[in-house]
Amino acid sequence: MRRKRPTSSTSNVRVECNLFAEVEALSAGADHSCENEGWSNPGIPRLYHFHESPSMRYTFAPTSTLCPIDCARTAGAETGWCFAGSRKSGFSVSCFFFSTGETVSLSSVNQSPPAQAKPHKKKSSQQLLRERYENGDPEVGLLGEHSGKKRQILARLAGVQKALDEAPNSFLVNLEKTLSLEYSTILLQEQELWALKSRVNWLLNGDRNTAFFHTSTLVRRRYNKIHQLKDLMGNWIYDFSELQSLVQRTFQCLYSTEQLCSKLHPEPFFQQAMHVSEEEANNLDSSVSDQEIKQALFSFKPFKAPGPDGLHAGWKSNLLSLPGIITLIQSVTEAIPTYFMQCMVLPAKVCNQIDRLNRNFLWGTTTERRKMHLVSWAKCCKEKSKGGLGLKSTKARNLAFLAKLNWRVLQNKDDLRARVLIAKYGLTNPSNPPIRNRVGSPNWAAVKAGTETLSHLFRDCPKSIIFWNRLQIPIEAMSVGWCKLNSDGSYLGNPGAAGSGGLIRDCHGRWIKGYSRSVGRASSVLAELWGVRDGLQLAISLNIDCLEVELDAELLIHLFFSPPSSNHVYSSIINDCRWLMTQIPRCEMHHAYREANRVADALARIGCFQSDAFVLYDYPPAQVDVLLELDVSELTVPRVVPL
DNA sequence: GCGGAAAGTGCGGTACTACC
DNA sequence: GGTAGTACCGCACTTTCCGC
Repeated sequence: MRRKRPTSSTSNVRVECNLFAEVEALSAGADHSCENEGWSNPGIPRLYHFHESPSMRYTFAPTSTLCPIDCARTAGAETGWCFAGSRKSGFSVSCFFFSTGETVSLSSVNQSPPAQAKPHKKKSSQQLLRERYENGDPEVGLLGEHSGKKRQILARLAGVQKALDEAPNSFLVNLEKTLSLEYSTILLQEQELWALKSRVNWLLNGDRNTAFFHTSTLVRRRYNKIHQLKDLMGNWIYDFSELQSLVQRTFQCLYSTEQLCSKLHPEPFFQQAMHVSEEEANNLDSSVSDQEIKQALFSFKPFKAPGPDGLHAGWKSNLLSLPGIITLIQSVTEAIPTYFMQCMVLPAKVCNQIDRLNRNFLWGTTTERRKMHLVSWAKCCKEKSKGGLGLKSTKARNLAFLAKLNWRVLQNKDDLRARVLIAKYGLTNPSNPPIRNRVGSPNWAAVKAGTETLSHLFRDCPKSIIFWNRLQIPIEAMSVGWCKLNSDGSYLGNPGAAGSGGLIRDCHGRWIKGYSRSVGRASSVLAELWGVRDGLQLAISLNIDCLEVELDAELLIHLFFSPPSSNHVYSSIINDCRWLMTQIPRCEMHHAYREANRVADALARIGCFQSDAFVLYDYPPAQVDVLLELDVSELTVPRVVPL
């Protein structure tokens, strides 16, 4: 790369980065042009908008109003960067940086006058750019001149829309979309340009706000420009040359001295040097304490060192939204002690300190400044559906984990941990206290704490009492004159040895008749159907006019109320049951929970093991006697729900 | 100044440990 | 096994702080 020496009158090299990247070089002197710096190499003109180079944009944004523009990037040619300052309608190139490390200031570069053009009439770079752009070369980007291009796009858009009104077609529609997209891109580029120039924090003003950025830039430039200075005598200096000399004199006085004498015999070095005290010397080889590490960490300024994500701690603490703070609490301070919570009882002091950290972070309280906590921590720890924030109290989480640990020990007594604890401390079951009431290991203390939580959860808590009461299955009373048929099927394997059974009771719950049948090897559905059929036949033989049939199999209810189908594998017995129901004047069929149908279930289980095909009971058998009395005496039955 | 919440303080009780 | 010391905990009350 050739580099020309600057001459005295070469300060007006300007590159108007308008639509055609017109280069205007108005300098006199030796033969020099941008072409000589590599611009005229084949395929050179590739101009990038500055925003296509984020690294350069961020590199230069905080320190310069100049925009880096990749002016030449070709294989085998030097990569050049020019920095363009704002002009009335474009950019003004100030200097070039090349990959070879050289820097060329265009203010000091000669440009050959047109009269001294080279004899081979080589095309200038701007001519090459213009030709390639006009030929639609996508490699040729545009620099600056957003306003000119905006006007052009808007004019084209107006023309296209006018044509669409007169004669719409698909080409115009697509063209309008393309132009609209291009216009949006220009707006974005313009906004980024002025955001870059205005040096304001675009993270805080990230909206499309070109006018604001533009105004900020102009105001800042006007504010930073020095128009006048006051000299040592207090006189204001306005002239530019006088200002230059004043600044020069000031700095000369600042970094020079008129004192010519100096001390010939300075103090010995050891007297001037700083001394290390004996205590400091002893501490030099001591290990770093946790307190020192904490002090060093907490001494970081909030906006000093950004984290791995590029954001400062101060930004997070000040600008995080409430959901962000909550998420951070849940993912950090609530998650860290989870492991210890699962195997030991955290001291109340530790729990309180963790909660204090969380609520202070939530409301913004720091060591330097206390902030008001608008809502109590207890309310914050409520569920979101109940008006809380969904946060969790550390103590409550600890107890919940320990209850889980206790439950595992009780359920998996063959587990090594359970066997060790039971052998050492004599744990029998959750309702009985341990044989040896001793403190024991931390693990044992955790199990004990979990026992208390389980007892509270499943027995003592008022909410748990309500919960269990809701699970009570009421034995519904029957209307006067109605009889109830409870039928059920039982099987030993599906299919396997199956049996069915049932009973008929009057409106007071008193026993009328019962039955059980050995169905043989059958499925559970077939056993259930046999039970219903036998019950209906028994009711007809007893001349019962009002019968309520209760089954605990919802599938059978669905089969009975489905449209008749001859293709179903159980269609014959289902149709038989339907016909039997028609023989009873008033017959209804309902679903009942298994707990409310336990007497029929017991009779069906008898049917699985009996040798006779069908057994009719005038009196309740001994196996169901107790269950029958419970049904008569109690109004509710606890329901077994798998957890 | 008021209201609300956290933090601090004091007291009593309990559980555990070390020691004799 | 008894005793002293210590740590922990819960409770009640007061103080502090902050926004309005």
